[in-house]
Amino acid sequence: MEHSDGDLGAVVRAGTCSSLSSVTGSGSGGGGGGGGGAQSQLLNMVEMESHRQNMNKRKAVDSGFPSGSSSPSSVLQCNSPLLLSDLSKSLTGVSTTATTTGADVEGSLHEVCQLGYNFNGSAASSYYSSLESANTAIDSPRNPFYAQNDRISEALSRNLQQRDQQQQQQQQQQQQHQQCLKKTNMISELLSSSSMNMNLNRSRLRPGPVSQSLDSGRLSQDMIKEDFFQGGSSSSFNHRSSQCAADSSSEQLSSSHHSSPAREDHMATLGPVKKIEAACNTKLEDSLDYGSPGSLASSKGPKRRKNQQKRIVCVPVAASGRPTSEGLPSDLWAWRKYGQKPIKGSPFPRGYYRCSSSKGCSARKQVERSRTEPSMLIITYTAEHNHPWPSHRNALAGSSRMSSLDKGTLAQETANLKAEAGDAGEAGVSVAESPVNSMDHDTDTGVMDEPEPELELPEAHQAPGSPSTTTLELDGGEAQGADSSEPFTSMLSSHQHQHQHQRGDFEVAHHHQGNLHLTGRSGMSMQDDDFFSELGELPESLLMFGGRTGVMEDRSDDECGNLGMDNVDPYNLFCWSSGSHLESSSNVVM
DNA sequence: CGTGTTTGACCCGCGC
DNA sequence: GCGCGGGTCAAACACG
Ligand SMILES: [Zn+2]
Repeated sequence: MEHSDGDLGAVVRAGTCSSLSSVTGSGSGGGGGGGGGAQSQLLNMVEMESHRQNMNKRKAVDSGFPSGSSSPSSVLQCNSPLLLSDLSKSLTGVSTTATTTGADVEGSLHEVCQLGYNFNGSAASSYYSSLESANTAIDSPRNPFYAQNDRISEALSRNLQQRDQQQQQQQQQQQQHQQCLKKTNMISELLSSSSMNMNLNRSRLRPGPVSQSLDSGRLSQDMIKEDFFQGGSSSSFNHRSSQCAADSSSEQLSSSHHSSPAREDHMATLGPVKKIEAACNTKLEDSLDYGSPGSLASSKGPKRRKNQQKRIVCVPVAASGRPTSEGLPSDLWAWRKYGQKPIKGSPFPRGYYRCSSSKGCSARKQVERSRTEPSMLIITYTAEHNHPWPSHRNALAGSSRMSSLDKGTLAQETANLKAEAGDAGEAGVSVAESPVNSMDHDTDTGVMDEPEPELELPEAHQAPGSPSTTTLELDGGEAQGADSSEPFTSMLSSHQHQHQHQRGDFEVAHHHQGNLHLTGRSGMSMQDDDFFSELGELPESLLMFGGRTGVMEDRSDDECGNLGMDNVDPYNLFCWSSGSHLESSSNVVM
């Protein structure tokens, strides 16, 4: 009865903003994945060449003998059947083994001669003479033939070696590609969460001390970018995580509030697998299971349902007064809503989304408001994408629910996608190394709302204009999660000087996208405005957490639960297996 | 027409 | 076995 995900034809595109009730993430895209085509082609060529040379070799052997009876086998056939069979066999061996090396031919021939000498019969001499003639017949073309044969053998061995090497390389690259897919997925989510975090950061920024926060934010952004593009140590992706029981339900949430400007870069640099891969944590590779397309639907395992690997993320909901706003970016993935259900114990319904980028993709997510923090969205990701990024965004259709802004962004993005389409798989290296360029033409879709299970959200939660208590500090939380094995601060210091450079790039890059209007941040520079404008969210518009107002306390994030940490890996993308963020991490996915 | 959302029905796992 | 709750399906609908 159940059917696979394949039946869904939906594809998404960029940010869909939906009405009150629903929201969809956007998919941004980048390059489709194809890899390996060139390689297989090359391999085929090699194989064909080998084959061709083999054929030539055989030809040379066959033609090496003078036509007619001069052929060894034909000569021998005229005589003793007994010995002949042996001789014939040996000679046949000669001709066949000749395809390998001239030396073999010679050896086989010598064998034949020995047989002839040992034959005690009246026909011995004739046999011998016949063998001699055969031998001479073979000898005559011998030099050129052997020489050629040697060359061929050499070439063949080389080809074989090359083929082996290429096969190995191909395997490696396939593995890398797989890993790249994983990382890409993670990156996209991380980046999207980062954008959301940027919004949060904006919300708490204020003249004066603000700049510091901003800087720290930038630094961390740069760090991520750097790590991605320069293959930072895996440890750099360890994140501070915090467990928090935001709800009475004891859900473990991971907060995200880290921003990264590199999202577009990543989109554009899907190809450079190695770079991204290098930056990934091995832990992740071990724990993540990507190649499980359809693990959910196709293998409708009843058991699967509960054992599904999940990742829970807590993000703030944007926008008071405009539920639909283009405030928070969701993932870069395209999600299609397939269901919504009221959840017992929660006034808010839960929305169910599935990936619409790929028919075979089993990635899903559930979005619901936190019971205790209506301004927070709890997003639960299930299964992983089995594809890179949406290779193309079909259709703006159904975009009716998008805001006009998003639509515009989308169109632009689509165009950009076309531009960079195709080479995502391979040629991306240069792009990766020059983030600025890629940013230049890549308009981020980033601004879309997280699907927001509608309704019932009491207006009380929305406090337009009031200071947000959300304190998502990038550097926040000294001593937070137990798993902050690698000190964020150390990372900072080690990369600091580089950040300065990239920071500049980042800012410049974002000027191109700053079509969103920003409001009142007196202390900020134009650059800062543009910087944040990408996110399109106003600080003032953020919802209040728990209805608190007017408390600009950084520490409040601690109170908010998991809000204040996890700077580097807000979505816990790099520590999938870490129990801290998993509700049911019974690694399933098969 | 293609795409996405809405929504009631259905399926499944689990606890009793 | 039954009921509950959560997750999914799929028809109907909306939209450009
Ligand atoms: Zn997907």
